[in-house]
Amino acid sequence: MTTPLKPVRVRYAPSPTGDFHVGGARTALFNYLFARHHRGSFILRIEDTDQKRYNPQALAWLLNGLRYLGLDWDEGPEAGGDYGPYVQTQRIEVYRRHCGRLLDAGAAYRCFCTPERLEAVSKELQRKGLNPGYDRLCRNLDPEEAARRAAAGEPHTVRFKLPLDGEIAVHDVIRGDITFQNANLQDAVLMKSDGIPTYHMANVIDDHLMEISHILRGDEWVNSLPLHIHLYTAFGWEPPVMAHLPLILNPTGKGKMSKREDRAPDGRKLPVFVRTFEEMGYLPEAMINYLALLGWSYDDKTEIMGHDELIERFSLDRVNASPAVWNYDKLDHLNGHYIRQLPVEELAERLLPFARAAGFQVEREKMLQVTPLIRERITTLGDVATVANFLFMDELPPYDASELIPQKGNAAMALAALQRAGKALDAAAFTREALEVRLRDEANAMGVKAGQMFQPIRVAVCGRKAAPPLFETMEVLGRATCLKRIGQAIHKLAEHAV
RNA sequence: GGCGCUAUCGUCUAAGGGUUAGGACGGAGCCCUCUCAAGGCUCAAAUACGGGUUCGAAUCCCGUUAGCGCUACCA
Repeated sequence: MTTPLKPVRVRYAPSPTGDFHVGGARTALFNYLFARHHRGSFILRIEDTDQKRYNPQALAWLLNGLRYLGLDWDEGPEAGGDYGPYVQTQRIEVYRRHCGRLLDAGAAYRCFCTPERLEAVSKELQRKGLNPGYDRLCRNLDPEEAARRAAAGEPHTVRFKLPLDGEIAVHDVIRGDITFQNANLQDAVLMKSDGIPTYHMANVIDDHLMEISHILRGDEWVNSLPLHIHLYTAFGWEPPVMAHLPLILNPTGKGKMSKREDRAPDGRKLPVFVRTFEEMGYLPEAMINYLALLGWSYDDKTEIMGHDELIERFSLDRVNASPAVWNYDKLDHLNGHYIRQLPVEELAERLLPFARAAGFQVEREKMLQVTPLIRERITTLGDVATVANFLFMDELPPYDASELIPQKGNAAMALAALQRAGKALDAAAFTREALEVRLRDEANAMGVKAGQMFQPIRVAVCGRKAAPPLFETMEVLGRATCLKRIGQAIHKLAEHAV
């Protein structure tokens, strides 16, 4: 267990290029849990230095996603903080100043190579069977001459002057020591020709200036580690503690969890964006529980953990190094679990907007009655639209008359059952208990098993074979609706027989 | 190709030298039961391969293989 001496300050630093992805959510969650566990700060920083891929909707998607998941940030957009601004395009001057320091110290150099030349060089190197990359042509330019050309307005980038030999050992709390040969490193671009820094430089400068104590980020960054460490060194800074989180892999192709939404072979939607999960009716408690289990575990059996328990129990030394494959079934299981755990009143409240979004005009009172019937039968809140539709509609969707006939029965039997039920319903008190007693009696009188008799009634009333318990359902539907639907079923059956 | 990371049931994982290799999802079966669920019980299912080190290896070391990641004036 590492108990850091410095105050814990961690950040989630996404690039606003697209929708908020579950991989990003997992990274954000681990940072959040780590910060809260150590009573530190969770900072949100927007790394928008890529103007080409910038998406104006991305920030809203991100912020909404974080709020939905319950991951509140202490500093960042809309929260403020003493280390702002927290949006990198508002910090350009800071980067230019620091870049100047590197230039002055001879740790960086101006590069006047055109993109065309860069591409040609890389191709040529590749053709020779060498590593593609930059040939460091401008590295040996006279700095004063280069400065003059730059002052004259000649387009250029600023590149980092990396050591040409030797090796660098870096430490990662999850992976241990990793050594890289400096000869394999590239003189990375720090400042683009438009005067905007690249990720590498902006990221390092901000993490230092914002006094970030631990960097928890995705595994795709390990190869940037030596570059970043060299940068910290060049600035004379102490790097934060590094932790590279295991990647989340696609359930199918085993690649990095796709940025695009996919469909399963059966056509089922396979969401990858936080927003989609929210829209489908996944509970935030299920999402964070599931996400926490992707690359981290508490012990050999505990899996169900709420927000506070996760904070209490989270620790970096129980984070895995190996990648994790996304499992929709397990998420569904957890979501079902959390749905069933909700008190009926609260579940009803959460269900309401989903039913209405599906086009059903449902009153709160009605939803309160329906909720206990579907609680065990939905895995997402959105399922209310399909599982409870017949409880909200006036007219049943069309179904096949053959559905009314039980396996071991025939049309005549089904018809008789429905006719008896119709009469019985007229007489009986309309409570679940009374209905059950009355209809069981009818089954007896008919000389058929209760289940045999119930199926035609169920299909008549619900429009399908798989449905919530019959008597509760009838009670919620009410006498008039039940009688009407049974009448319609009798007609259907009569036509079917003809 | 180069570099890096990773390797326990199909999947998520536990076991940081000595366990009948444990749990969860999914699967199968049984129970409950008016259907469907939910729930309960049971079963099948794993240490990638080869070498070391050790009395003893899933665990430590080396190699092989495989998978993934990175290889941009993207992050």
